[in-house]
Amino acid sequence: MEMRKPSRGRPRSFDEDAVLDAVMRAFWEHGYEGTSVATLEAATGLKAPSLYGAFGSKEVLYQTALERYASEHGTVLRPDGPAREAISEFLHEAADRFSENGLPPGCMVSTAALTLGTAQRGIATRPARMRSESLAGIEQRLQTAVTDGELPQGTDVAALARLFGAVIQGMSVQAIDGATRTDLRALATAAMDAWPR
Amino acid sequence: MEMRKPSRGRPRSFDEDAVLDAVMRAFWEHGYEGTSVATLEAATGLKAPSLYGAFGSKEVLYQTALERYASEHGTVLRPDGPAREAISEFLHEAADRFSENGLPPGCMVSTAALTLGTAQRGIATRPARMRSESLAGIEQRLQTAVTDGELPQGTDVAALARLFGAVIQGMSVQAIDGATRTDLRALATAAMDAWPR
DNA sequence: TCATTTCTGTAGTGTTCGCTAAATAATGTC
DNA sequence: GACATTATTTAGCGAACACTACAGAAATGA
Repeated sequence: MEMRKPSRGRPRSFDEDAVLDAVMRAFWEHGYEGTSVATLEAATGLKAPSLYGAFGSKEVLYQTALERYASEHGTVLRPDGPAREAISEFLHEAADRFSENGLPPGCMVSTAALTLGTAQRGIATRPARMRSESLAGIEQRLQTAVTDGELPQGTDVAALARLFGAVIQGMSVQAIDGATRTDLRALATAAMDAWPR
Repeated sequence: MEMRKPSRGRPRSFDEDAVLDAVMRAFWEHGYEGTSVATLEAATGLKAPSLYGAFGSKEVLYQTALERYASEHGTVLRPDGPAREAISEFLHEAADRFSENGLPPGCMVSTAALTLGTAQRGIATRPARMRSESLAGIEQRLQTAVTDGELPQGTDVAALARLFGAVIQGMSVQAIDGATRTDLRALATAAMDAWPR
């Protein structure tokens, strides 16, 4: 992270962190194309020049908000303990987060930038990479479980990882469609029945 | 369906069905907000007044294209035979369709209009209803399977239906991210292991 | 005090958005 | 051929888009 050393000049009249949080929620709920700069002005209480002075452009504002989402609202796979419990916790925690009160429903990464105009195609690469890395993380965890003997040899870990990733992505869609926390947790529980025996 | 009885006046210079197909593909790939009328002009070869004369507005054009997608590219649950086979075929057919060559990847309904600006929120109601009806269809099929004794009493059919719906929705996301047909079919196969025993 | 630096608000920039009025072209009917 | 009807083309509408030049405001350093 780069340090800012203003000390001179007029100080910021806003808390950059709080502003970024409001921006994140706006993009989370309405997506990149669905969020206009006017929307961001309304959400933050700032005028466009302040936003641009602090962040640069709508695109870097989006990417910054996306990183903030990942670090503050992302669900991570616990690296220790049995893989089965880790995956189960992972799914159930996602169910909780996707239906958390006071936040937009669903996952900002799972359903980010799936359909964009050709002019903004570059926006989608970072969210797509995040999804890809999430999938890779799950697969690696499962592969370790095979190595450790927790999962049988010959388990199709790539397919299983894709399945749990798809469950996350589908839960995000259903959360947006109004599924409750109870609905999503039951979904997660049902998904765990796909664990190999 | 209303009948058109032109017979007078200048005839259409285009095949309405082919134009609607091009429109559907554009919306399918780029979504509602990502597809501008200029995009539709380029995709169809028509000028805006012809599009508006034939269909009315961008919004009804989208809804019409969505209905066309559902009827021509939608996957339906086979109503006869064992529920388990029906669901398995359903998932595998979706895997095939979402990765079909010559068509946009993913499902136009699963990932439609998840994030929109507040001004266009009305666009999302029809796709959301389609997803809801799809979920209800799966659940009813599973409920019948319980009644018939194919599934054990006490099966959480709602959760199981949500799970298979989530698998579809997740496959759509992963297809957009570049998953191959083989990837998706393996995912579908892994999902079927969640079938109660 | 005064100059310098930085931020904020006003008021735009040019571009693209969805959409359409008006003129022209192509058909059927008389 | 004249006329009514419908389709296409040209040209452009007002609004919203992302973004910014500029002037004034608020801080520090000399």
